[in-house]
Amino acid sequence: MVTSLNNKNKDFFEQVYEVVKLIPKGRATSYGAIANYLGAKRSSRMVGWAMNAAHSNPEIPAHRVVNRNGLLTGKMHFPTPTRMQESLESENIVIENDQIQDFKTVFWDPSIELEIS
DNA sequence: CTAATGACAAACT
DNA sequence: CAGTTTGCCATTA
Repeated sequence: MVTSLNNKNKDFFEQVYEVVKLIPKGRATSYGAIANYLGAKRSSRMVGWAMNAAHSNPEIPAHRVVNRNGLLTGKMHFPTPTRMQESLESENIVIENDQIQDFKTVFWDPSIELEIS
């Protein structure tokens, strides 16, 4: 809040939450994919930032959101660093060295799967 | 208001 | 090909 002129706020976040919640089981997506779906490809950072705010939203499967390399970059933000990997493994996602194997296979692109009519 | 940081990504050297 | 730098948008100090 600079002083004023800021009202949108969570708008962007809500969009991210909605998409993340729509991620099918056994799939994962990247910050850039979500950002791209929201029309802000270069705002991948904000997606991650939204996840940071998502801590108040237990409904947000943030563990399904990783960077474009399929690397569990945000694992450290979880209650326990292993929690993220464990959750992903529970969904048949293979992870090794904190990185999703066959990421392109488990990758879920909202722009495609949701198919922007 | 300016400056710096951030769960990233793409471009450049 | 690998490491480094800039860009993006929002939040915090």
